[in-house]
Amino acid sequence: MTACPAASFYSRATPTAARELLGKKLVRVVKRGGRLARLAGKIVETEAYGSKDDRASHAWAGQTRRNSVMFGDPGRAYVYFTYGNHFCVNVSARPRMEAAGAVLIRAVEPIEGVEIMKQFRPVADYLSLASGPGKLTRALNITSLLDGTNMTDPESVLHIEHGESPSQIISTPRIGISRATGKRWRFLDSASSHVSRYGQIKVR
DNA sequence: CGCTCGATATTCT
DNA sequence: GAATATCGAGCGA
Repeated sequence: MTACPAASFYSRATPTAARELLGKKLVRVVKRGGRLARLAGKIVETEAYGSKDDRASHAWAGQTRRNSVMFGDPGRAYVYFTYGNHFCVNVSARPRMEAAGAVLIRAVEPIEGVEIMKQFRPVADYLSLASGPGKLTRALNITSLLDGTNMTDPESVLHIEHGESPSQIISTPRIGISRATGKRWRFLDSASSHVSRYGQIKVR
């Protein structure tokens, strides 16, 4: 078993990939004072996005410059800028080449390099360090420069490594969207502090 | 606590 | 011009 799930892992229906990504590690390698440092977090919350079947997906209306990674090789980073303030990071995934899609990584629990993450995103409480899609990209210094990065390659400065799957998974409707709200394509590790801390899952 | 609102790039209508 | 896969500050209870 290699360090990273291979492209075949992402060549599946996006809700399946989203579910399976829980418990895996999101790894970011940064330069700090001339040295390489590893930042890593356990993925505890994801959302699946499809293609023409999914009105809420960026891929729904077809390919644009922004979403082109969703139409390319599975297992690549799709990073986009939203609300004029935040980046969000996804992994491209889809069951067939003619489809498109991605899995949004919504929250991670810091595992390695916590002190460096705090430099990127100063916050007192480590639980809130990366407990949201905009928060984790800041804590891990993920920007659109990393759009298209191969997440299946352990040499990439941004990649995903194997981890232990959670024993229990919760699914809910997706957050922050107004279309296709009926799909329960948001997945959470029910054991994560992120979930237990907020008790009831708030759904908009 | 919970609610409202500003920030403000990119895409869509 | 409007909406958006968000966050945190500010306010009132």
